[in-house]
Amino acid sequence: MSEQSTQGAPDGAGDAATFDVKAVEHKWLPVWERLDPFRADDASPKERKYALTMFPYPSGDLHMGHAEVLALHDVIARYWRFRGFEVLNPMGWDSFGLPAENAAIRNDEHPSTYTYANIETQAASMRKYGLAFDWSRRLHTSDPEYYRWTQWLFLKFREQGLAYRKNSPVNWCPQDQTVLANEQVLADGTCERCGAEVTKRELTQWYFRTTAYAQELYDCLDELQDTWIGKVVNAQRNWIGRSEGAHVRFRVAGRDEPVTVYTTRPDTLYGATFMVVAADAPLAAEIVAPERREALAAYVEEIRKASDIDRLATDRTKTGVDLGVTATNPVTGEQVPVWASDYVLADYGTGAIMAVPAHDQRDLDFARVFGLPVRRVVDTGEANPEETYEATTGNGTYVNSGPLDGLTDKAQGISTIIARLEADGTGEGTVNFRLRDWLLSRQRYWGAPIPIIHCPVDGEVPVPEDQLPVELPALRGADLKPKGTSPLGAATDWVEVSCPTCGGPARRDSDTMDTFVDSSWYFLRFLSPHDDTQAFSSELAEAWGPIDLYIGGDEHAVLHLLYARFFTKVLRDMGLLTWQEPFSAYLSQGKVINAGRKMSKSLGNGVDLGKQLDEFGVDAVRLTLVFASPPEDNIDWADMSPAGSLKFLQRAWRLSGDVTSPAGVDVSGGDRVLRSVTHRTVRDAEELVESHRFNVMIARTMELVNATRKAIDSGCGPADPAVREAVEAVAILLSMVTPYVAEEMWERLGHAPSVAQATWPVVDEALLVQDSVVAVVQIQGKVRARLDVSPGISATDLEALALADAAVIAAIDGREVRKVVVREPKLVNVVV
RNA sequence: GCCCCCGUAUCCCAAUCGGCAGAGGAAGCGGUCUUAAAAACCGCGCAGUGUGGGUUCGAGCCCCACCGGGGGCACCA
Repeated sequence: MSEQSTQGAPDGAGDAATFDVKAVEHKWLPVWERLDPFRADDASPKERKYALTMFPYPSGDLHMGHAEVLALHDVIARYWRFRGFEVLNPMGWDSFGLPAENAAIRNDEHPSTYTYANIETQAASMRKYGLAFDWSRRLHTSDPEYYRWTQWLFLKFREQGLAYRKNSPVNWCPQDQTVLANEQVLADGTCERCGAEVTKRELTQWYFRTTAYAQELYDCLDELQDTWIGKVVNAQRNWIGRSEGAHVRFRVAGRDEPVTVYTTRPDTLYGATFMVVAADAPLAAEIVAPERREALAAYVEEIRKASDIDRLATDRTKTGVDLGVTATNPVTGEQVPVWASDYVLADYGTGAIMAVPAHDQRDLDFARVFGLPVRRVVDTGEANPEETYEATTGNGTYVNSGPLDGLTDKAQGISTIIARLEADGTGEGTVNFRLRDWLLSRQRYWGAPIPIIHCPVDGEVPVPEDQLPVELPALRGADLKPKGTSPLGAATDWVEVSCPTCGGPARRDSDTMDTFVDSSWYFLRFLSPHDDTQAFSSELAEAWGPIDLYIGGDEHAVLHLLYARFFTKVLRDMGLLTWQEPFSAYLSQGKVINAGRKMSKSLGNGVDLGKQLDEFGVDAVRLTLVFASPPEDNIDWADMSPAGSLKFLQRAWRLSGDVTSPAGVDVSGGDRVLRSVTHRTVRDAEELVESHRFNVMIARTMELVNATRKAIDSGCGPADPAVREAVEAVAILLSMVTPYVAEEMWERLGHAPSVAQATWPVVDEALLVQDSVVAVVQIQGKVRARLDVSPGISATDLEALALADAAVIAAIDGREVRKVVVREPKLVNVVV
């Protein structure tokens, strides 16, 4: 399109038919920078809104996905400003992370070279993209001024007992040579970042105690149900995995402490014919009979070798080993054998289960392999599991179950048994979660160092706060090569320090923090990004927060969004925040795909944002992305028409040259029909933006453009003040999506820049009232007549009018009228 | 296996409370302009809402079952 635009028109006006996309972009950027209309005033007396979109990782330049989320986000930020709010709308970079480190190794340089070069590239692209950010609040998580406070927060969490170290089997990515959090391992057992098959290693690592907040993180999802997109709430529910059940204690011969199992079916306790403990849990080694110790060790060795992929195959034959001890079923008093197997997970529940083979398929499969007894205690009317090898899990009549015999209600069975266990002191009802603690250490360089010093005398010693930040040592290139331990460990001068407590020789913790730690609190740092006295201001958080609308991608449905929620709750309990939740509303944007497939280098179907911008201009690309579909749907670029968007923008722009009435003209006497359309459009736009239906808002704006065109060419004519009113409304509505064209229109309409500072049109309710409306008359639900009636018509008048209509009488055709449903003023339905 | 979401015209998508299935766009077709084409402008709506039941005066919308697509969880006891 650019080759068709008029060259040599530096004012951006072009000829009479089209405006010059490129010239307009060059013309307005410096003006906007001078006016800087989007700076947020902390002292403003206005009501406030905090608009936030997920800050990017600086990998190369912006791509189509960024372009979409930024365009969507800009609509709401600009809208709130128009509606009189003081808007906080900051942007920054999530700039620690692996790609920079890998690039540094490749190019023998420091990760900051890649990182900060990309940040500048992206910042320049965002500038050109015309976004309503307050750039004075820009931050980068890799700046020492930022990660100083990330480290400070880590120390505070540790003081609360919410950051701790433990030895445990952890997820290990052999490609990235670092451990991963549970959330970073995909369902198929591969690394979320690089796709390599994740293995297990036994390591001592730092964790955040997210499980301490599992219940609250789960419960608060109810409050987010209506303002967060449903699938994300659902994903978090599934991830936290709340379940209700009971702890039941089994006495084990020769051991003082009973073994506690977790079960969701305590009502089947009478059918528990054996027990299984996780083979790799310490408990197994503890209770195993001496003569079975070797067998257990061999089994554990065997399962260690199996990959997660193998372990996840659910149709695999069960394996296990008899521990040679028995446990006492607390209700039957029976002695049942105790086995160890890898089908019981060490880190879920108590790492031990009671096996009820008749009513649990996994237990039944195990019982079959090892010839263990099956006892049915719920008769569901289905065939006996002992014969069919199909466990029955439904409701039924309890049998062989002592006090439960004859009961038919599962809930009652469960509560009866729990009451009995509690009375006996052998168990109690409990709630269990699937959520694990958050593994936060990483054996990589480009992250915030963990501010702990390990002293042979004093143990873990926190770095004194006045010594923060613990800055990264200057390593580059080959020094950073992953070797399974942190590259920081090899920086001798950096690692070897004296203990802050005793002064003796000690070593710094050489791991860095997961970059999700950095992004778990950045929305708080935006409140005062240059404050060097505190991480964030509680007063400003109170004034601005929580975030009114957060927009981002589904890939963070359980990662970042869950971690940020956890941080918020911890900070609240520390008295630093009053927020219950960080994000009052959350909207996820779909992906931009191409020709039905995800864009990727290997498919060669990538769409380059820069090329699209060059060809169609910023406005047309933004318009295309916002107009394409509801925000959360995927956009297939192959189905889109940026050329069509540009065509529309030219049409809209042309209107601004046709207006002949002067700026500030009294519009009250203008053409009523057009004025009604304008005011109706503005009112609809308000509702549509507030409900995030931006695509429909644009459709309405297109309608207004069409109506205005018609009014100029074959209606009231260009001089009518209603035309000016309509075109000004178009400019203001469009400025939320296509700021360059809107600014150009605003100037041509005789106004000083910027349109962003224009006053939102005040809707005249009187113009929304229509003189007459069309009422439809249905016979048996089929439309038979249309009547022009007053909007205020009464039900009786409308019914009388309808029944007197000739077409209606003909349609009734003499049949008996049994009922007339009237919904004035729009509808009458006659039942015959 | 369990839990969510979505199926409307050739395509992308609209349709506040259950009330005329079509707002907007793309593509297509016809026309004006043009030597011609493109652009621009004007005009044209073709499906009865995935399928089958049900509720209702009336269902795209509510209920049930199924089919198709997408997502989350999953040896989680």
